[in-house]
Amino acid sequence: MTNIPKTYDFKSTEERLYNWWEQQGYFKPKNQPQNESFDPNVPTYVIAIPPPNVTGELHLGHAMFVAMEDLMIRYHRMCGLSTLWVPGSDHAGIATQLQVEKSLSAEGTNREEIGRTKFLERVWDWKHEYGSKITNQLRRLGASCDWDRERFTLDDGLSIAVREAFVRLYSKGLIYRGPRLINWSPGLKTAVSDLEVEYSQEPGTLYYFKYPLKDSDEYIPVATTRPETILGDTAVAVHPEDKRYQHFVGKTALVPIIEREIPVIADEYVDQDFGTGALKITPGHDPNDYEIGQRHNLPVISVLDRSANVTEVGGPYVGLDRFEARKQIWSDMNDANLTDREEPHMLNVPRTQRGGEIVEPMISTQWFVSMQPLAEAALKAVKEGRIVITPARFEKTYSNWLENIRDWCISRQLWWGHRLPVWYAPDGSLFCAHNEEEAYKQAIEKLGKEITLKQDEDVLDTWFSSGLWPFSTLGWPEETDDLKYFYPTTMLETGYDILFFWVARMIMMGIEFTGQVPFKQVYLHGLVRDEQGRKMSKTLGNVIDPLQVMDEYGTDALRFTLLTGSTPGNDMNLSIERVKANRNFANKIWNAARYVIGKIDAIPQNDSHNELSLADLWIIARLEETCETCTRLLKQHQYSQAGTTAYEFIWGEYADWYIEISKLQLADPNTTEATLRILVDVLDKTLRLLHPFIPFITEEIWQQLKSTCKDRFTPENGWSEALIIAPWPAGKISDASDSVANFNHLTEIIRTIRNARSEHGIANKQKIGATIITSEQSEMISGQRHVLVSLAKIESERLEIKSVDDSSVATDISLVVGTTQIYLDINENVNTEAEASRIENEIEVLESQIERLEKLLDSPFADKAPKDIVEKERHRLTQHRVSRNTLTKRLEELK
RNA sequence: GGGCGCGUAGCUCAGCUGGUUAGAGCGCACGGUUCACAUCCGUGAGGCCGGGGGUUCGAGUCCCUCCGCGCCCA
Repeated sequence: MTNIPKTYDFKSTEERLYNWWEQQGYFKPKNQPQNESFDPNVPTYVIAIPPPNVTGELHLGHAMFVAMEDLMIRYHRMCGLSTLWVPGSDHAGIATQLQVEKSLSAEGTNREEIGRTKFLERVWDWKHEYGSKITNQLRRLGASCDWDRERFTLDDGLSIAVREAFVRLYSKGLIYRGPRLINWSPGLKTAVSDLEVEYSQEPGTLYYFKYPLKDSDEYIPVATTRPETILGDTAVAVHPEDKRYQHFVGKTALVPIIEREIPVIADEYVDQDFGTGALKITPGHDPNDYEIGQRHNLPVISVLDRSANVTEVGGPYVGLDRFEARKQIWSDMNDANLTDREEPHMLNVPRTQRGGEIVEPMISTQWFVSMQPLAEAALKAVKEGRIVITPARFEKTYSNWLENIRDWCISRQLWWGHRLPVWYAPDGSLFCAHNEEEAYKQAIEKLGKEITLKQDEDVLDTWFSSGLWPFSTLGWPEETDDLKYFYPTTMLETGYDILFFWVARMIMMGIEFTGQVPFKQVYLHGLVRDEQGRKMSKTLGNVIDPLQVMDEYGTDALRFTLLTGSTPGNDMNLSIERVKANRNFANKIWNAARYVIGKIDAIPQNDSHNELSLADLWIIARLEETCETCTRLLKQHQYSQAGTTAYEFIWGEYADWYIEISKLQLADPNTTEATLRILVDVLDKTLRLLHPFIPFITEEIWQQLKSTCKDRFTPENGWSEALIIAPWPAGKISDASDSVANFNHLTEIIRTIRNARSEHGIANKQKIGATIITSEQSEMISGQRHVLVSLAKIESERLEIKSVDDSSVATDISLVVGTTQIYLDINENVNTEAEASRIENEIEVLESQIERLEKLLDSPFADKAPKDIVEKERHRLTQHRVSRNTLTKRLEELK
């Protein structure tokens, strides 16, 4: 009857449709400054994509944000807003540099050997070769971004933005340079920011030893987790109120082995209960010690160098690696009788986020951003509701972080990135400028002579450029038309794990540089974990590759799973079983459509104008309600609920009930045209609802539906060119609640009969007789004879519908649904005893319900609860009583 | 140490501003080969909603507390 295949073949669909959408220009904003008909008053919906690492590989985190953002974008596009999703990628300083270094090392060389210029050429080559990989993978997920506006954090425009931002902050005094205790990565040989350090609990040792005092036989017992840093000690600290050690304060101690003199000081920071209660202070290699050192004006000694090897101040230990030095010193101290004991101890080990090696806190001259002034404005923006974060609890996390913010170390000793726009003269004076030319101009002005400037070797933290992303991608610092129209953006959607790294910094920088918040809403999704809730990792081997999932089950199935399986801000455990179920869902829609399209083809048009049936009225009302509910949920960012609502509607109501009933209505020429129209209309609108979730299959079906319907059935505003740009069905609160209630009663009767059939093992094709007695609903049910006959498998001639219980009926099985009585004649000898006991059970259940409700309605509930709630319960009680009475009577007849 | 989240059916999870008989998918059991779909249809079993206390006419939902798991910050 039709050439539509029985199963949905996503493989032949996805790429074709994506290319078509893109070629048709549907991904571009319908209203944009470049258009002749541009209208600056058309409302916008704009998202700047979280730029993936340019040389990265697609993982489920990407799949998640694409699914979420594409959903948001497609929904708002259909709502008629001028919608823009700006794509792009991030140069990812450390990650990318490491990849290229790895390939260099495979060639037997390294970056130092080939030099900075050559190295950068190599990275660019790498970027050109692999850079499009990730964006193509985003396309595969269906991302409807405007690719003409794609940006890269290191492209010319964004580099200008970065320099502009740096110069502005510098001239405002918000960027400074100086020696500070920073987090040093000895392997990567670069500073990293506080955020890039992760702490892990690891078993280690607490070393107890004796700190000798000068000109004395006494010593202070001290405990440390890092004996190698003893070499850099510049004080021993005790608590001012510690009776044990008070008398030592002011005396001089001698650093073990190297015997340098250091003071014994008192500081409240010291925890009297930890270790021995006395603390060695190494300001050069510990953040807390550094602070104590500042308070007491202690000298800072760097005992470890850039490779974390002991420096010359380390006397006999020069050149030893930090862990080697630890062993050596401890052993030497042991020989010198300065050790006491070792205890196992849980350490809080700082490791780099990238690479995982142990971070070495050390003094280094770096560049910093003063965060406090920026943070204040960012805090205010959220407190005042100019930016709304979903879920709301993250507003607290956000505020807490900003209120305790520390300065941001932005310089990195890498080559791949934005080089600092800072030049040095031979005399050491420094010029911050947009470019070299400007720097020279400044230099000549200040120094009054020709000199040679040298640009700072460092590059900026990648997150510095990411922080400008929402406006730099639109052309900032130029006042471009795009910037004027599309900025501020609307929504920033990303994982909660980069709330500080990225979101907070964008807000700070957005307000600072544009005077406006960079986006009005923030939506944070959770992390995707494996089925058992474990983080996916290569070492665990539990990584699910989204590409493989898409290959096997289709993009729509993956998207729908991610979208309906997660709640805002909470992690989700992805199970392949669920993806499979959603693949089945896609197939279900496919076949429902296949049915509808096949029927339109098969049934010639006629001009019948029948009144709508109960099922018709019901499905129309339910459609409207579903549209209304989905829309409301989407507005409230309850994306999962919205998707589930549409899912349940199309499968549980449209396919399970309406399509089944439509088969009857289509058999009658008088009702074919109206039924087909409704089949089309409901399918059309449901496809629209589902399009943002599962764009491929919905578009594919919709196009087929459209071409089958042509002029025979057209939606309210005609067929759009494509579903992706078809108007969103907003829906309305139904005014057909009677139809819905009646239909529900009907389905309840059918279900009850099916249940009885199943329990009595009546074969599917075996038709039965039935008598239905209903006073209230007799007209309605009489009108639905054909539905009952068909869906409950009743023999038409043996179905009797009566409005009064005038005589006892011959029956095998007695059932009640509310006030409706159902008697089945199943042509078999039913065990009377069994039937009696079934009815007794039924009565028992009813009795307990009646008792419960009587008690409830007799309680303060009756006058304290809202009237409609009470009424509902009262009605329920009445129904139960009727049911009980009916069954009791029947039971008597049986006996 | 501070903050946050989670604990609901065998498994994975929904359940918005409290409304009184708690839902889905998978799994399980039983029955189904007619013209949309076995990636399906019908029916069913399965839950003192982590424990305890409180507020309320009413608590999975709000408050307190305890237990277990996880995350963030210091």
